[in-house]
Amino acid sequence: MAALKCFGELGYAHTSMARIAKEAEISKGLIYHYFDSKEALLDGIFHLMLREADHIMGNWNSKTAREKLRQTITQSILFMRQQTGTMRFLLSLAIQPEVTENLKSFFEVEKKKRMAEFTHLFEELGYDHPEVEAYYIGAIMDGLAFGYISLQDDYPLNEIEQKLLKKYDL
Amino acid sequence: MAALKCFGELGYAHTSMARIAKEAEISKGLIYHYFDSKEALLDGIFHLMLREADHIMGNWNSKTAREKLRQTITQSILFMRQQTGTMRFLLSLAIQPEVTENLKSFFEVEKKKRMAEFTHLFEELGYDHPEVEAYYIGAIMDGLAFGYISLQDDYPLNEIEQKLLKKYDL
Amino acid sequence: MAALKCFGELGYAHTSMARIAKEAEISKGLIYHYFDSKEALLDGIFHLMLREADHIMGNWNSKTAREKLRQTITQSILFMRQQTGTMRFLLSLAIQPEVTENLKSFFEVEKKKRMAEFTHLFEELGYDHPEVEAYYIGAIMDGLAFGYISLQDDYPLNEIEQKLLKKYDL
Amino acid sequence: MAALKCFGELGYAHTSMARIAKEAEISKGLIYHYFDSKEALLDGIFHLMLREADHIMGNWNSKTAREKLRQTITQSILFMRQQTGTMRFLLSLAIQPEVTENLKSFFEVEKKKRMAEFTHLFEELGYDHPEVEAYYIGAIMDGLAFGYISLQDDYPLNEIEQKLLKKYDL
DNA sequence: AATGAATGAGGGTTCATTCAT
DNA sequence: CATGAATGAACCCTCATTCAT
Repeated sequence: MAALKCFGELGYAHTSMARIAKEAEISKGLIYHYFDSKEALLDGIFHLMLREADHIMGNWNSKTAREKLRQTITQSILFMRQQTGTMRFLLSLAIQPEVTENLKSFFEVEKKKRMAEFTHLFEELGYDHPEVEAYYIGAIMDGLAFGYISLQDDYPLNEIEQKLLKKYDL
Repeated sequence: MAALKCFGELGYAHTSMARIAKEAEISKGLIYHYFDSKEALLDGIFHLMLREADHIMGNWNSKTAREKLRQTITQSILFMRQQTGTMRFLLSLAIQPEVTENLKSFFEVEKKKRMAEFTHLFEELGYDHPEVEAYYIGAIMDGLAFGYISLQDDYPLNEIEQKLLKKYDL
Repeated sequence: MAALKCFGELGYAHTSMARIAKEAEISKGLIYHYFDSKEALLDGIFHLMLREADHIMGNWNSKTAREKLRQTITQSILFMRQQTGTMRFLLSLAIQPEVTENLKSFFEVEKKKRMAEFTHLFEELGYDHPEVEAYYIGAIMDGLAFGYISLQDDYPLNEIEQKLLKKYDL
Repeated sequence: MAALKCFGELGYAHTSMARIAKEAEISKGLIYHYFDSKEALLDGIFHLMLREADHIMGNWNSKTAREKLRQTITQSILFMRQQTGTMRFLLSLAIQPEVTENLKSFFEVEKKKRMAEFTHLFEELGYDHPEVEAYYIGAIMDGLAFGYISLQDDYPLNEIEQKLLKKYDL
């Protein structure tokens, strides 16, 4: 559903079902054929995005840890650039208190899964405190997304990407 | 106004004026005596918080750049810990597209001011690319706040704080 | 159509066509193949029930007036017991103002027909004011149904049945 | 609230809040100042009517059982005549399955209270089975209301009233 | 004959905002 | 200053009905 666009642009609370229906060029009622409620629609979109995110990260098999780390960083930054709306949507979902409990736990699970992957990578790369390093780079990536969304073209995304790649010797 | 509490706990959209009035133990009408609209109230709270934030950062005069940097980092992390609700509110405001244009530009200005301060500090400390370094540490601090808000007690805030202080040799 | 069950359990207004279709294990569209509208469906069910009611009263030929009266009373009470849902449906239909004009006149006709039968019976039995007696026993039967539906097992249906049979010397 | 009128004329389900607001010449929103929901409004009206009904029955003190019984019968029939809409509303509420559980139990309680009063009267009057007699006359009164509502002017209300008074020797 | 996706009007409810008191 | 009754627009959702398949 491309009604993700609305949530991304206007925020969940400010997006009416009527607006979504109009954007999707269907009737309000039809949305309720596929989703039980506005919340269910949100859930649906969220899971759609999870699948997409997995897909974007591509095939990790038969790659070295360094390659994986590099790919994660560059792909994530590419995603920020190309899907800024989606990114904003994801971040705001993760923060907003008005979000479903259901969704909240999903976020936690996803976040921890991601941290586990990073930890594993840093273990392979021989870091001393792989878990802390994982949360550290996680924070950087989140903060990067956050800053880029806020300032857009004024944000030195390129320079920081280079700095990151250099820091991790990629 | 301690009606910030409501926004922090429930989110802007989910907080009704009636709720705020009840929490503040005044009438709805009185709020409109001081603020023209819900949006104006949001603006008011925001500026209140800016002043508070300035105050928290304390007196910077007669301190070395290292001390200032250290203070910025530790105070910020302390704030995350003690005012998690407020922090969440600030972050969500910064991200949510449903926010006033008025507020949006304020955020930009504040962010850039903060970046300018960091840049100045890193200049004094003799860094090669002080501006990039400023955005870099800015991203880390934002990402830290983001992660801590999401995972709360599961987040290794202490360890990362130590790592940061060590990294900048503070 | 066993979708009468839905009307009886949930009431006409609270029963959606989708619910009926599901209960009948057919599609919504098919209902509209047989009935022009929800209202027409109601009409259909109503007439179905009239035929059933006639059938339940069985063959009246070659019976004495006393036997007919006795049969009417006992069969009616049996019906209340066995088809409580249907009974409730009928009563609520008869009362609810939201019912079709069409149906309303049907009810009147049926009620008067029934009164005429009773009147005839009481004439045969030699009562002084057979018509008043007819409306009188009609009221009792209606009130009985009403009370039984309201209180169910707490209602002394048996005792009143006995009292009725004794009163009319049956 | 004279929005009882709407419920009485159209039925609960067929009466929209907008209709009620229009009838009462207030805004929809205002209704929600006084009642939490449509259901709460129904409850409110119901209790209002209970109080009125008690009031109509008037002062029972210092009257003989015969007088009380006579008053109950005549007053009830007077009420049917004068407040037909309200009476229909009450009856349909008592029957409709879509009515609140809350209200349902209230009905039961009221019904049983009324039965207890009748029982007590018949005890005083020396009847053999006062409780059965109570339910019996209860059924008659209900059935009377039912029939009168259905047929209105075609219903021999007067004649039955006389018959009742004679039967109980009042 | 049979399906169920699609529609759109309308229902109950919330809430920012106003205004008489 | 202060109140809260009153408004009305907008919101989420339901459902009778239609129609392409």
